[in-house]
Amino acid sequence: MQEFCILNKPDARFYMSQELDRIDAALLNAVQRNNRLTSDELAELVNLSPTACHRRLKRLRAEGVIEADVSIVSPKAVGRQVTVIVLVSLERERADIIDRFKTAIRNTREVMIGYYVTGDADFILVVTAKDMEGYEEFTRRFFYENHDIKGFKTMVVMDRVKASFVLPIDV
Amino acid sequence: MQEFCILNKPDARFYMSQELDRIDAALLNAVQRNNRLTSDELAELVNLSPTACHRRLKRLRAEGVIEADVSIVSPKAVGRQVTVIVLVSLERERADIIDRFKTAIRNTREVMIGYYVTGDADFILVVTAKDMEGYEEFTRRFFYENHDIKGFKTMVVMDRVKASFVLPIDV
DNA sequence: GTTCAGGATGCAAAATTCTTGCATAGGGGC
DNA sequence: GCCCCTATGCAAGAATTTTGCATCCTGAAC
Repeated sequence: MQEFCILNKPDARFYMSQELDRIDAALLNAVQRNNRLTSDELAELVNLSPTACHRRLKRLRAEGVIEADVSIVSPKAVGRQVTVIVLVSLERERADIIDRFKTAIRNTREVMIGYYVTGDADFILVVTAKDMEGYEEFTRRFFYENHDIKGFKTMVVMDRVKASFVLPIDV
Repeated sequence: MQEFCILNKPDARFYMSQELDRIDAALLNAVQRNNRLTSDELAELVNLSPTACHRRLKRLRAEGVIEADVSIVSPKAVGRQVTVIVLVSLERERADIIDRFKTAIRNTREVMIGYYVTGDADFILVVTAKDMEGYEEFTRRFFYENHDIKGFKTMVVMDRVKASFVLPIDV
């Protein structure tokens, strides 16, 4: 475990210093699937009092282990019929260009997910649109008018087989 | 609008038949960012009573517009230091092979997101692992031992620039 | 235009859940 | 062994959710 800390970036150590025990793990596992469970329900799950559960979750939120609490909205239900994956390549891998594109990702509502990656592309985006026309309009605005971008490839999502942020939590 | 419904799958019509108004949209926009807001807070946001807000959210959950309520856990905080994007190509695009792989995606904890797509690959996966060794072990188990898979490409995520399921909701 | 039915709303009360204060127990360090 | 710190449970108070009821508004039918 100590060796593990040495091999990783210093900021990773921040997280590992807050030890999660089995009860934290069970709570996280529960709320990452359903965060509307009451403290009573969680208490039964982990064999603590409701108060202790509440306090642990409070701590986990304060420490940033729980980053957010959100409702997941159905894209189709709000008219976003089209989800696409876009592989983006930049003209040059310069820090200012990369940072500029990161900012563009964060400021663009249609981009739901954006990862900066190694490999075949520089960035991977998950973009939603009303329809393919909407997506085309988006590409014009977001890609063609941005001279930092060398190219991009689109893959249309036909089935959201599994769409969640649920992580395996082992302690 | 009627033409739009004809051009889409029948099940899409289910959603469009439940009209969202501006207040629904504002509520959805608020809870998709923070679903721990109280009815009082939401009421101020949309100028209804707390009870009306509560009832609308109850309706939106019952109708499946809100698909889930979850806590987002920090991958690094729970020891998942590595996130990778994997493009997967299958040997053949036969329905039984595709369905088999979809099931595998759903049954595999390391796979956080899995989309069935057109284009350069058949599936795109977002996979988390403890470290690169963990990912390698996963590839052996999940890809090399699966004869349905022709190949896969890995891209390592260096920065989660934007990781959410927040959608633009326009009414 | 009128009427009626259904749905949405707000208010108030009841029920439930969350939050806080206090006492206690357990574990670790010296 | 002692002391300190942290986590826990219980009980009470505060906050929030849920429910029942009355009212209003809108749309459809005549």
